[in-house]
Amino acid sequence: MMQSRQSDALRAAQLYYLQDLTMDAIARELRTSRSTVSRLLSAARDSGLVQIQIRSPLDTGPELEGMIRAEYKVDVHVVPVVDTLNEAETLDRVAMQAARTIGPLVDSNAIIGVAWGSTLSAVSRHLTRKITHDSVIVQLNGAGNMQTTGITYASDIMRRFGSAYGARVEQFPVPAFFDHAATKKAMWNERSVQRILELQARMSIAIFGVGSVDADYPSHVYAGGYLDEDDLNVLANSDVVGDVATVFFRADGSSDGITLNARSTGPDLAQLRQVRRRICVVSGASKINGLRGALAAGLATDLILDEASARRLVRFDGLG
Amino acid sequence: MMQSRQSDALRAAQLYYLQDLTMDAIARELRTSRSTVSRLLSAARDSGLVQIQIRSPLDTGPELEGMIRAEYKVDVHVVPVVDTLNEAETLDRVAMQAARTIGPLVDSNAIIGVAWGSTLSAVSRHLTRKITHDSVIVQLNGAGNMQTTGITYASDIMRRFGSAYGARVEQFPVPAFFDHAATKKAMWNERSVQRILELQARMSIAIFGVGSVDADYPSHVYAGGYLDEDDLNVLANSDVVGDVATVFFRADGSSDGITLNARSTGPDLAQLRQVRRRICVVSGASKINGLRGALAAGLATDLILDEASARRLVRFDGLG
DNA sequence: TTCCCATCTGCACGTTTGTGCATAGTGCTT
DNA sequence: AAGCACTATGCACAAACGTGCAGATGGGAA
Repeated sequence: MMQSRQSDALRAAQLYYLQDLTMDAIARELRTSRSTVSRLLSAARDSGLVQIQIRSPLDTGPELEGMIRAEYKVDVHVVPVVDTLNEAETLDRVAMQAARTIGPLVDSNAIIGVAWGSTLSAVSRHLTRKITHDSVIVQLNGAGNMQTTGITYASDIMRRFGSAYGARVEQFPVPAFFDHAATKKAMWNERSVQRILELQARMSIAIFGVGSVDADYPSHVYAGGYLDEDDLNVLANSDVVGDVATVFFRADGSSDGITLNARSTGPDLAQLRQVRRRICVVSGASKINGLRGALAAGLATDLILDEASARRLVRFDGLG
Repeated sequence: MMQSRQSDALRAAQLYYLQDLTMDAIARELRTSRSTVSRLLSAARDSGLVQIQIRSPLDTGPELEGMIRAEYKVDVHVVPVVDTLNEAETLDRVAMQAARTIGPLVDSNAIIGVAWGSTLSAVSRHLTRKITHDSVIVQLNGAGNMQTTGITYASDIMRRFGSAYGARVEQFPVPAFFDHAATKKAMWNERSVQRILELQARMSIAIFGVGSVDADYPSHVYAGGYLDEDDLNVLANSDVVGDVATVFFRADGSSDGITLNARSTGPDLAQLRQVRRRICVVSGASKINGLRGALAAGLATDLILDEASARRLVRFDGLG
């Protein structure tokens, strides 16, 4: 009997979305009450049975998207926001739309790399369910730091992704940054770590935000006790503009010779670029410099960002 | 300024479907009235900007779909209908759901073969718009007969497909059946005809119904004056069970030695089977024998049919 | 300029939909 | 068999939505 609920939901969804019946009519057809139908439909929606997708007409699309798409060769989704919204509300909206945009891209047998940070945390809260088979969520970079193991925060994000897509979750239990490059080297030879690295090498989708060194509200990485005073000084005095998954880069997208990267735990940029679908989510105009670097480095195939950032991205285009 | 309507619609759609705002809130954001937003959204829906799709969970799906899928190796969509509906209402529902199921499958650069008949006519009336580039709609078989040229009826169907998908329409201006096989042979060497045949050979999608010889309400082909008395007698006394696009076949799916086929204008079965996606739409339980033959012949990759027919299809499975 | 036609807009109303709450059902434990 | 915890259901109300209509708006043609 419990079984029939799922199939009722399917039936209701067909009648409602594909045949334009009213809930009332559907209720009579299923011999139940209208309110039950309402609930069946919302269950159908957030169990991923019903997929709603918006395909912006690539040609006639809003000029903003067109310009960014042309300039950086990424598939861009600009999230409309009003400027009365504060930082947190904007993030929430971007995250919601990002989550729903990602949904349709996820498929069975996918290996999905997920970074962590405030952006990804927000996205993870808005994921819509979609049942897949044999998918894996793999953590892109370590989360431990000097104060905590960072486990709960990062693993909450991972867990949400896992349960939304019915996927196995593979955590990456190392610190965000090693204190000594040698330790990283040693760990990278451990078989437990190699298992994760191999998964990462086979990723079909990667999802990440960007950190920007000069952001008004600095990213977790710069503020959360992951780096010590010396490291921060080195960063401030170099020409590094931002990071993706703890790996730093300059405005022109280059990353060679940045010593800190020898201690960070995310996939190096060349490896990241191998991933077929690389989704970058950005909210907040102060991340603009980091974002420019990431785009210059060709790290993203898909970019989801708020309207204000999109404007800044095209406006001051030449400058740093 | 006219331009802004399209982009308002996109924006409204994002806010409504991806961010769950109410129309009221969207109206304030766009500085317009709620009713305008309601209209923008419905414009967005039926211009194909918003795509709603239902993915039945292949495993846990209703047993009926599962059984058919397993038995005939087709991707099946059972359209739920109540048994109080009459033939015409059922057709309408099946057609609406078929139209919306087809939508997401159509892509740019597609060559779409379309048959004609009461089923396809109904489907064509319910198509939802979707803008594609360089797609072509090509007519699968001729439509002329003894009384009329059949042009308007068939071409209305074609035109609707064309305008729904923004595609070029290629008609096939020959009779449904030639009187003499020799005439067909001659025509098939004409360059104007060969142009169509070449398009058909490159189809990426074919959409058709089935005719069933013993249907209660006979298909157009059997009733519309396309065949003469003698032809119908021959059919009745042979073991032919039905046709797809004027090409006849037997219950086991074979079609060799059916002389009428030398005079019919649709693609032969072997050629049809080359098409990547072959969508068969069936409404009305009396077409069941024709449908069995078509499935036995492996003509469809996707089957959309009403629930009652689906039941009959699995129930009496062994019999003819 | 003036007029006209076609389209867009907001209002008001009726319809459709979401949801808190009390109740009924279901399965599991003791 | 009774009790319990949990979930599903229907009702009633409030919120959200669609649409006919009348007035506004805009872009030609005379």
